[in-house]
Amino acid sequence: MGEVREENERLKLTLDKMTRDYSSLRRNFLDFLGNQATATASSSSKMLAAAVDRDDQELSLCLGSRAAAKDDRRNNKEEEVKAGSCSLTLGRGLTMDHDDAKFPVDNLGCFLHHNTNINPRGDDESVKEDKAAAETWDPSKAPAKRVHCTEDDSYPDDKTQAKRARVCVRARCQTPTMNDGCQWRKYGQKIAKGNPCPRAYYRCTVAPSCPVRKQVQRCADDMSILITTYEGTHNHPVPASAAAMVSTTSAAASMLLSGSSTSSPPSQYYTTPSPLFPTITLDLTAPPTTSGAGGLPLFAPPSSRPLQYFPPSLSFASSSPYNPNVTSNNGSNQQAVLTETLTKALTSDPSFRTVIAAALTSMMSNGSSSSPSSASSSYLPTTFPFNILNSASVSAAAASNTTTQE
DNA sequence: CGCATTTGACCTGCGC
DNA sequence: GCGCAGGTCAAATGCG
Repeated sequence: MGEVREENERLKLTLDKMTRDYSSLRRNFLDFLGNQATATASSSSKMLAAAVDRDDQELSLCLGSRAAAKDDRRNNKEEEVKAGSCSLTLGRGLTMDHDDAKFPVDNLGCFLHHNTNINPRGDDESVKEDKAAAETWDPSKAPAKRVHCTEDDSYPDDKTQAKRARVCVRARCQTPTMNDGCQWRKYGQKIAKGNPCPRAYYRCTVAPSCPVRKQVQRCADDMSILITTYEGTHNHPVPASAAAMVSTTSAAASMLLSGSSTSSPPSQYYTTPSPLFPTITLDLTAPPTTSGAGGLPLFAPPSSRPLQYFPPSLSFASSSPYNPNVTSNNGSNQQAVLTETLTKALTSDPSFRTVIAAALTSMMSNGSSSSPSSASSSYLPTTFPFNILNSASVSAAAASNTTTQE
C-alpha cells in the first residue's frame, strides 16, 4: 500500500504538470488562432455566402485561415456531395465531415471547457487559489474574491466572468435530462416563477472541486423542450464523449463574454436582463409547427432510425417564438435579410464564427457517431439546427422549405 | 451500507 | 426595511 501511495503521488504530480503544460499551450494556441481569425474576418464572411449560394447540396464554411486546407479538400467534396455527405472546413483548425442526417438530441449537452480555469500562471499558488475558489464558489461571492486577486488583473476578471457567463441550450428531449457525457449530481429543485415545471439544479461530479453547475427545466410553452443552462468552467479534463459540447458551450461563453466586454456588444447575442449572469442561448429546437423541415428530430435511441430527416440545405429562420421582437420575412426578401444578417454577424465578431463552428462540430460528431454505417444515405444533415437568439435581429432555426433553400 | 435524490430551510440580491 | 424570487444547503429519504 505504501508503494501504491507513492506511485499515486508521482502520477498526480505528473498529471498536474501535464495539465499545466496543456493549459498553457492551449491558451497560446487559441490566442494565435484568434488573431488570425480577426485578420481574416472579412474574407471569411464572403466565402461563407459564396459557398452557401453556390451549392445547396453542400454546406461549406470556410471561416478562418484555412483556405488552403479547404482547397486541398475541394477535390474530394464533389464525391462527398454525390454520396450525400456534408463537408465542413471551419476556422480555428476545425475540419469535419459528416455522413448522416441524424442528430440525437438526447445525446447533446454542453460543458464549459476547462482551459480558462486551469492555472494559467502555472504555479502552485494559483492552483491553491483555484481549488479554494472551486470548493467555496458561489456566484454571488465571486466579486469578493476578485478583490484579493492583484497579481494579474486580467486573469481573475476573466475567470469571474467565465463563471458568471451562462450558456443555455434548448433542445427537444423527452428524457428528464440530456445525456451530455458528464456526470452530474442533483442538489436542488425549485419551482420557478412563471413555469409550473420544477427547475432542477445539478453540479458536476467528475471532479470534486469542479465549479460547473447546470439547471434543467422544461419549457413552459412546450413541455417537449428541455432548457439546460450551464454555468462555470470545468477545472478537469472532460470525458471524450463530452469534449464536443464542451467546445460548443465554451465558444458560446467566450463569444458572450467578449461581446459583453465591449462598449457596443455584437448584435447576435441574446442576453438576459440580469447583468450579473449574461446568457447566450443555443436553440436546438425546430418551430413547433414545422413538420419534417429542418430542426432536430425528437430524441431517438442512437441505434434507431431518425424520426425525421433534414432537407439538404442550410436553413435559418428570421423569427423565433422566444424572440417576439424579430419579424418574419419571406422569399427573396428573407434571403436578403439572411445574407445581410449572416455577413454582419460573421464579420462583427470572430467569436460568432467560433460558436457556429463548435456547434456544428458537436452535432456532426454526434450524428456520425450515432450511426456510422449510414455514410451512403441520400439525405443531408446540413440544416442549422440551432438558434443563436438575438434580441435585435439574428435568430437561426429551421422555419420552412423556402428558408432552407437559402 | 453507501450513494443519490428529495425537499424544506436558509441565504442573498433586488425592487419597492 | 420588507417581501419576493433564485439559488444553495443539508437532513431525511429512497434505492441498489
